[in-house]
Amino acid sequence: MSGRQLRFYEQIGLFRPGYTDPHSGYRSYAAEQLPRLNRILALKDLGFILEEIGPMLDREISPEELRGMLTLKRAQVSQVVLDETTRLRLIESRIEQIDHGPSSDPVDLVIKAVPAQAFLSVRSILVNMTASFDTLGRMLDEVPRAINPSRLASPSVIMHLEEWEWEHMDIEMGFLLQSDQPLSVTLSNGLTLSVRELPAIPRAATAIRVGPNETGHIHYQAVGRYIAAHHLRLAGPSREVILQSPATGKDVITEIQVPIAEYFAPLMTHS
Amino acid sequence: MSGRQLRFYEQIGLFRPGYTDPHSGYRSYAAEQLPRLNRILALKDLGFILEEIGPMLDREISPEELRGMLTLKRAQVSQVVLDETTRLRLIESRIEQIDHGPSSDPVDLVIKAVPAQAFLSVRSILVNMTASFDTLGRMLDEVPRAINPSRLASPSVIMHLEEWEWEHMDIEMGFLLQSDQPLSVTLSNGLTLSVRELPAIPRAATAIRVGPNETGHIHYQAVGRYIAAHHLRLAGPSREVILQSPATGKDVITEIQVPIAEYFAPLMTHS
DNA sequence: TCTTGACTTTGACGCGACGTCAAACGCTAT
DNA sequence: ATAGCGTTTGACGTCGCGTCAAAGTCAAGA
Repeated sequence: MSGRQLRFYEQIGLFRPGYTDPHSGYRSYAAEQLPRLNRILALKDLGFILEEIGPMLDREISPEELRGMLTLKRAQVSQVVLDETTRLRLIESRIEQIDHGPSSDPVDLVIKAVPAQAFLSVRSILVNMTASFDTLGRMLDEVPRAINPSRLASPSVIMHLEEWEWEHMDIEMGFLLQSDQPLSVTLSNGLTLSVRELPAIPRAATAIRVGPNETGHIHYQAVGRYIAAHHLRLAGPSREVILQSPATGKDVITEIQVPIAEYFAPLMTHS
Repeated sequence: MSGRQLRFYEQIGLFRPGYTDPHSGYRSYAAEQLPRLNRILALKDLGFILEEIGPMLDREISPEELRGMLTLKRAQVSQVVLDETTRLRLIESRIEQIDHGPSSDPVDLVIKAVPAQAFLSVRSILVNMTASFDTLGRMLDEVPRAINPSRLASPSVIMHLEEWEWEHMDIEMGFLLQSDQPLSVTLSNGLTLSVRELPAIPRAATAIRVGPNETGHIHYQAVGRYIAAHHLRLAGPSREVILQSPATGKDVITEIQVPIAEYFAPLMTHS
C-alpha cells in the first residue's frame, strides 16, 4: 500500500488510521486494522469499486445478496476477458500481417456487431460478373426512381456462396432500409425486389475497401488469416455495403462484413 | 458512432467533418472520410489511445515502428487478460465458497506477489506442536534483546512440508529484516539463527487470520478449493507472517501466504 | 544547538474517452 | 405559425490513485 492510497481511503471514509497525531498530522495504523484492510483489498480484487465496498463492510451483507452481486460481476468480467482476448487476436493478426509480407496497403480490420435491418432485395443466380454488374447498375438507377429515395440507405450485396465460383454466383443485392414496411420494386429486366428482415451479425470482421472490387481479395485474405490464426470459422454469408456508389463518378467505397464465430458456437440459422 | 464521439474527435483534431455549415454549425461527413475513420477505429481496437493515433495517421509510420508498438501492446494486453482471468477465478471461487456451505467466516483471499526480503531464521525439525511454540516464544523474547529491535520486522514461520504431519515438522522461523547484513543470534536452547535472502513469491494466495492458529485450517481449505477449481498447484512452502505477536496479549494476527502457480509453470527452485 | 537528510503533510492537477444534462437554436412537416 | 425532433455549445462526472509542489516533522550526526 502506498501512503497516497491510505490517505485516499481515509478521505472517502473507507479506512481510517487507528491514530492521527493532533500536532503533526502523522497517521498510524494498528495491526488490528489489517483484517479490515484485507477485506477491502479482497473486495477490490473481486472487481467492486471503492464506493460499493464501504457499505459492504459496515452493514453486514447477506450471503445471498453478495452472491447476486458476484454473479453480476462474473458476467461483466467475462465480457472484459472476451474483449481483451479479441484485442489480443487483432494485435497478433496485425503483427502477422506485417511479417507475412509487404502487402500493398495494410488492411484495417475491425471486429464489431452489425445490427438487424430491413433489406429491399432480390436473390438470384448470376452466370457471370458482367451479369452482376448489369443488375447492380440497373438497380442503382431504377429503384431510387421507383420509391421515395429518402427511405433508402446504402445499397448492399450478400454473397451466398460457400466457395468462390466465377459462374453461377448466388448473389443477393438491394438497398438497406430505414423502415421495414412491405414494399416491392420490379426492375426492367424482370427481377423483383422485396423486403425482408436482414438478421444481425453478432460478430463480424469488417474492413473498408476503396476502389473497384477487383482489389477486394486482399481484404478477404486478411480476414482469412485472422480466422485461421485464431481457430475461428465463417458464420454465414459475407456482405458488402456500398457506402459510396459508383454512380457518383468517384471511387467506390465499400464496407466488407464477414460473419465470424468461435468454432464451437452454433451456426447462424439464416443469412 | 455517436454524435458526441464525432464532436470529441474533432475537438482533439483527430477527425474533422467534411463540411460544417457556417450558419447552423451542423456537421456533415462525406463517404471519402470513412477510410480514415475506419483506420482510427481499427487502431483504437488495437489498444492505442486517441492521442497516439493522430500522429500515426498523419506522418506515415514505418512498418518496423508499428511492429514495435504492437509488440509492446501485445505484452500489455496479455497482462490485462491474465489479471482479469485471475479476477474471474477469484469471483468463481468466492461464489463456490458461499454455495459450498455456511463456513463460519468468509475467507478474504487476495492474490499478490510477495517481494524478496532478508530473513534471520533457523530451520529445524520439531517433534511436536509444543516444541514449536516453545522455540517460537523463546525467539520472540530473546532476539529483540540480542540485536537492535528497529532492524527487525515481522516474525515469520515457513512450513517446509509437503503434507501435513503432526510430528517431525520441518519448520523455519525467524524475523524478516530491513537490511540484509550478515548477522547471527543463538538462543538459550542452542539453536542459532542466521540471515539468508528469502526469495520473492511471484504469485501467492494470501489471507489474514485473527486468533490462534488452530483456526487456520479454514484458510488453507479456502486456498485449496481455489487451487483445485482452477487447475493450479502449490509452488513452494507456505509462509505465515505474524503481524501482531501473541506477546502483546491481544489476538494473534497472521498473514498466510501460499505460493501458487499454473500447472505448467516451473517449480520454485528454493524456498 | 544547528544542520542535514529522510519522511510526512495538505492541496492541486492529470488521466481517457466519452455519457449525460441543460439551455438554446435549426429544420421539417403539418 | 407551431409542434416535434435533431443539433449545437458548454460543463460536469467518471475511478483510483500517481505525481508534483511547498511546507512542516523527526531522528541522527557535528
